[in-house]
Amino acid sequence: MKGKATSFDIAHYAGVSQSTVSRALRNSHLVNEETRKRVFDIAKKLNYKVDKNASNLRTQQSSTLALLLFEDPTSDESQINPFFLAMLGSITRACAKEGYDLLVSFQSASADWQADYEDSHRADGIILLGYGDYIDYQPKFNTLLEQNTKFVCWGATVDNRPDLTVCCDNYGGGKLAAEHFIAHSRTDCAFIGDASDHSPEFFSRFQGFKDELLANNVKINERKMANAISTEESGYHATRSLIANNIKFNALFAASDLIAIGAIRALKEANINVPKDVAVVGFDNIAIASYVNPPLTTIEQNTTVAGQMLVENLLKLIRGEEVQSTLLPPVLISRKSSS
Amino acid sequence: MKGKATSFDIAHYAGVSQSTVSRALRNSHLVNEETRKRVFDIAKKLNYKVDKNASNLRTQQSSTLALLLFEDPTSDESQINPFFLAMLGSITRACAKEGYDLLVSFQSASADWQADYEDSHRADGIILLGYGDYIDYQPKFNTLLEQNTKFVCWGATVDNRPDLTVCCDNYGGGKLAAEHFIAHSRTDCAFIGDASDHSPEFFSRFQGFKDELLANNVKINERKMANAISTEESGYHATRSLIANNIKFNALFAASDLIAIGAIRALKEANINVPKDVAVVGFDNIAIASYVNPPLTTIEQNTTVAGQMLVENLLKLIRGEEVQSTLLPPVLISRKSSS
DNA sequence: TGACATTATGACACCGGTGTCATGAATTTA
DNA sequence: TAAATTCATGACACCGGTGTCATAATGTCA
Repeated sequence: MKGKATSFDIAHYAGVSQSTVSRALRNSHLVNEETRKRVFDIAKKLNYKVDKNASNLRTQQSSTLALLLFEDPTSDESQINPFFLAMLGSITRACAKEGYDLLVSFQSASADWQADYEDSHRADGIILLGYGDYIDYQPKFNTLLEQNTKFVCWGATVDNRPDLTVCCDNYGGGKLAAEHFIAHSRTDCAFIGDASDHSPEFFSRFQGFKDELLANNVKINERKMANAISTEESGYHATRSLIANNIKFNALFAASDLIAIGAIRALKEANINVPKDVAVVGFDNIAIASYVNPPLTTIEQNTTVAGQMLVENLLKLIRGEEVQSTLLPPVLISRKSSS
Repeated sequence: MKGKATSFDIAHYAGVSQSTVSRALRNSHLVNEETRKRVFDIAKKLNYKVDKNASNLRTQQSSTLALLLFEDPTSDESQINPFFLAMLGSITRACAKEGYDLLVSFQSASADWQADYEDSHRADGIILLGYGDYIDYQPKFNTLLEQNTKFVCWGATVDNRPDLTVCCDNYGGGKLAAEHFIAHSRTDCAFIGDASDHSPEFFSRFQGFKDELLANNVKINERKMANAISTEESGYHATRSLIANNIKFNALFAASDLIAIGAIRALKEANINVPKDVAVVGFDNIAIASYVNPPLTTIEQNTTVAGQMLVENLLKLIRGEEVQSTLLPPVLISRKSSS
């Protein structure tokens, strides 16, 4: 047999029409049990597989989701934030469980990205996954909404459509970090991340942190804050600049684990002991966190659940069902870096 | 406009036939420049995107590659080996660069997996990525070969088809580790991994290690070897069992970084100092390696190049071009764990 | 000016399935 | 026994593009 077998080949061998083959293979009740069996056997023997292109074309759906991963444009090209990799893993699994395939694509956040997987019928819906600078995306979101493209996103909020967002309760996570410091009597706090609203996730984490401190009559000094994007390098340099300016603190909340790891490196270099002199808490609980020295206390985002929720919500949107806005509860994982 | 625009819609607005639209959009030289421009403008205005299903169906190709990731069935469900995640990242990038989409799918290595992406015309070719137990795959490989499915794989060798494999020079990598120990006068060596031929990559690493030691008149004692799969847990337990049996050594070569990290944990627990009492060398150079305590000396596999080679070779196969077997050179990254 | 090449376009079959409608046989009901 | 119902199947249009062939208009050359 040259080329791949088609349903016509099966029809020929089974002595029935192609229509019947198609029905039989999809277990239609309109097909005689005996015929069905015969068709299945032949299909197996010919190693027949339904042509997805033909099938999708006719049914106008694809059983495929697309994942667009936005990277911090400034981060090292060859490295991907491990948090996203973990998300990617859980999203892949969730898709598989639901019988959907997953198309993965990396996009530079700054580039003129186009989510045309759905337009070109490659995918039934899109998952947007990114960390920073979502603020620039709103026009894109509007385009997607106008075209009635089904999508969900991680972290970013879409104007008037909270249901399209799945994210960790960043505000609550920030509060957890503050509570933790208060409980350990570390009230001279520094924050490294981005407290502007360019990065809504980091912003919320800072807000929660600040508010919980205030609720305990602790005020965070603006001079003890430094900007950083979510890389080890960035965390390192931000912390160094604090140290260089002779800023003192005994607790440091980093907006992400990578930042925290960079911060610890800077502190060590300056002979500042962690946790004795400075307690450090990160955010994400990436795999590395438990292996660094000292092991990093952090606010966990459950990537397994997050991936599932993204997929589940997207499928609901595709099916036209109602979706609730989804906030995942953060959990503090206490390790050596803060006690 | 309800629903998505088709080429007929454009044809209608442009006052030409659908054939001409199709040609214009694909920049056929058979179309008048003015017509082409008009068609493009209208397409843009209608946010038209070629329906990939229709296009793929007609042309019988998909501009898509599929990646099958095989996990060690025994490893923790929620965690993916960071080395594979890094590979996934680089493969994604390489695909994007070549204008191909990437379908990602996780498979349990033990399961009765079927690489039917290609059969169902979802993908033009398949990349197989796994770590262990490839030995069971040979029958599957044969099936793929029989069906003339285009595929390449990482690490595993396919009988009589060396061109289908891309992998690191594991044997050479093993030699590097041995050289390193010899140079530091650590000749009482242990090995943790799988020295059987079930795991061809680990096996080669061990062979290179052993041979280079022999070339320096050092013999490795079989009692100083323990089996482990590529997880931290497994490395930890294997090392513990060596220690429990009171086996002494001053150098340890682990078949992967995760194993090495587990080994270091076990050594620390037993109050054995790394690197003073035991020098440790791993394999892979995963991101975590530089953050553990002490930072891990390891044999780097360049995942960026590896991903590119896998994609490039697969595309060559698809285009019917000749492909050479590809061995990537390993590099020793020296850190604190071994000096 | 007639023969021929070039250019731009339309008509139409085709890719391989899915869904609808028509049809004939077997079975049940009146 | 005729009419109604159920069951199993075939014929056929259709999804939205692509590629081939035919055709008409224009330009070129002897």
